[in-house]
Amino acid sequence: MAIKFVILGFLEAESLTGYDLKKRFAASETFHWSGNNNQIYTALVQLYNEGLVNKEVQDQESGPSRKVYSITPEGQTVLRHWLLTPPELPQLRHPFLAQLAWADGLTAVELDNLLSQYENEVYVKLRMAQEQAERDAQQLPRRTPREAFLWRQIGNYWVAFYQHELDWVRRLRAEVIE
Amino acid sequence: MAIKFVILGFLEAESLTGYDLKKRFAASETFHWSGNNNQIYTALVQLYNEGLVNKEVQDQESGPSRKVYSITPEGQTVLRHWLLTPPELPQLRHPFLAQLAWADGLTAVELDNLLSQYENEVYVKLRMAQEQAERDAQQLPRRTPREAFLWRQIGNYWVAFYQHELDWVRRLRAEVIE
DNA sequence: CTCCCCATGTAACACGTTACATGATTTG
DNA sequence: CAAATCATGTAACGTGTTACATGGGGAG
Repeated sequence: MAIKFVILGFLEAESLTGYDLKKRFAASETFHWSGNNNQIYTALVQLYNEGLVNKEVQDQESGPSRKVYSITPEGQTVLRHWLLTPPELPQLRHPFLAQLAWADGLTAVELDNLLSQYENEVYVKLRMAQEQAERDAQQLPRRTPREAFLWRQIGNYWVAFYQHELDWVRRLRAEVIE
Repeated sequence: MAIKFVILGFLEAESLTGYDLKKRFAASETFHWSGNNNQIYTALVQLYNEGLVNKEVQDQESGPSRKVYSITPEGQTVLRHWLLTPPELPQLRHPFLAQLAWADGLTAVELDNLLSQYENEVYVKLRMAQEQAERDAQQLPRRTPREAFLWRQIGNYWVAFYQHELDWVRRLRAEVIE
């Protein structure tokens, strides 16, 4: 489970609760686990059982007691080991391409409509990615300049991806009309 | 299950067996179900139960009897309906970005090594996508010129995607060294 | 003699999403 | 007064991957 390593990464910078992690995950597509309760909380239990994180329970007057997790030396070792692991290729799921593959069953107008809808959706996503990147850029100054650089590049990656997608669909739309 | 619609798409062009479909799926990332036995055979059973495909059983002297599936009029209606369905955004899983996010724990050499490995992997993938696109271009002349055009664009999409990825990592690698 | 192709299917597991469950405090 | 935030967790479901199981025929 890659999610475990990512949690260790977050915890190396600072101690966090499950809830904090949930927000971190939700904030970037890079950590695509969509702020998923289920996986985060069970991963934390497993990491704890494996001795890769410590848990500090803070009782509160109201609500469930907070559990603040921090990374252990073993956890740091495991994280470092993962960092040296051979990189995985990205996995792109593109159901719209599958739809296009059979779209010859549509009229010219229907097809243009479909492409236009897609173009709009991508445009919205691109804007969101741009705003996110700008927000991140404000918050940045991370631990080292190199780390800040890497995070900026990652943010830009998503902007570039959606920009590339937008260019692609616009070109396609223009050409299919002719 | 999107796989059902994709199967209907293949069957609209020609009648096929599960095994044939498996090969079709394996041939393109657009149909990302990786030539998956499990999902194809169960989807075919479901499509049959829903009356969207016909099944012609051909007994053979050796091996299991072939089952040739063809689309029914209801299947064609369902397929057409799916084609008009609002497009879905692509979903990109990029574990390497998560790895990079914490890569400040690595030395300059280790990081460059990691990026270099990734560059190579992407390069190989790009070449594969290019060869696939060329092979497809030969086979093409599909049912209509517009369909041939769409398939060419889909093939090019994958080439462009990996090219874009390669450019990104090369630029990153050059900049991180400075 | 081994490996690949044909051709069907099942089982187990891993991963991911959505919804359910609870309940106080703060913000609009 | 409603909604969001804080804070924990569980259950059900859907999707996707890998491995298992069988077995004949042909190519190298």
